[in-house]
Amino acid sequence: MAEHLCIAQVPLFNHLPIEAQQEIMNLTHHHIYKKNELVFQPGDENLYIIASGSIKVYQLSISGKEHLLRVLKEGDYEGEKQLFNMPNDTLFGQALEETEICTLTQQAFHQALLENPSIAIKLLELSAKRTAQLEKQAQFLSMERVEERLAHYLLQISANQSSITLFMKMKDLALYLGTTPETLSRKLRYLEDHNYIKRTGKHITILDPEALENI
DNA sequence: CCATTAAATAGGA
DNA sequence: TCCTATTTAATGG
Repeated sequence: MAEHLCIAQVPLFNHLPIEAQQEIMNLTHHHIYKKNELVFQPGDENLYIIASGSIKVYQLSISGKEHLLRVLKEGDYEGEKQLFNMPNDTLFGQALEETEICTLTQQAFHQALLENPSIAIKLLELSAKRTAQLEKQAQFLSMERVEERLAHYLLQISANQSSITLFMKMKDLALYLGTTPETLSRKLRYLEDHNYIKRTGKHITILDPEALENI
């Protein structure tokens, strides 16, 4: 039952014929993680697929600070790079809530990929998205001031809509933007005080995109 | 300008 | 209500 969700639900596999999905399903293991539990850490080399819930993927800086790379939700996965002999020696995955994870060993995934080349196309597509997202983040982090990072982040996720909802916890968004929750809170208030945005909890209305752009 | 620390307040189970 | 998350305030690099 639960295994069914692992494959049928995820973009990486759900375009395959039922028989192929069935076969991959048989190679899958699954496990439910409680909130805050570590799903994987450096040295773990499987493919992890989120069947339900969400996890955050981060690495630690030399000084021990957490650097959040992305939040994975239902249908997302992590660990595909191990397929190409790139070991995971920096990434941690931690459940943000009760989360069901399906795992495929490196060998199992390799096998599935060889038998179903169309997975490769999906993999490429999804990898491209991930790369683009990381490039955006790199761009934020290259900005000197936090309010600048925040302003551009808001503009990016707004995609020209005026109304947006932050999907990360404030603490995680702070780590994503390379700052602390305290500074993030202050900067949000700064933007609000200047009438660039209006905020109600995690819901934000962009009042002056022009001004945000120019920060 | 921003991180850190400490304390107050809001929010969720 | 208890525990956690977020915000506010004060201080120092």
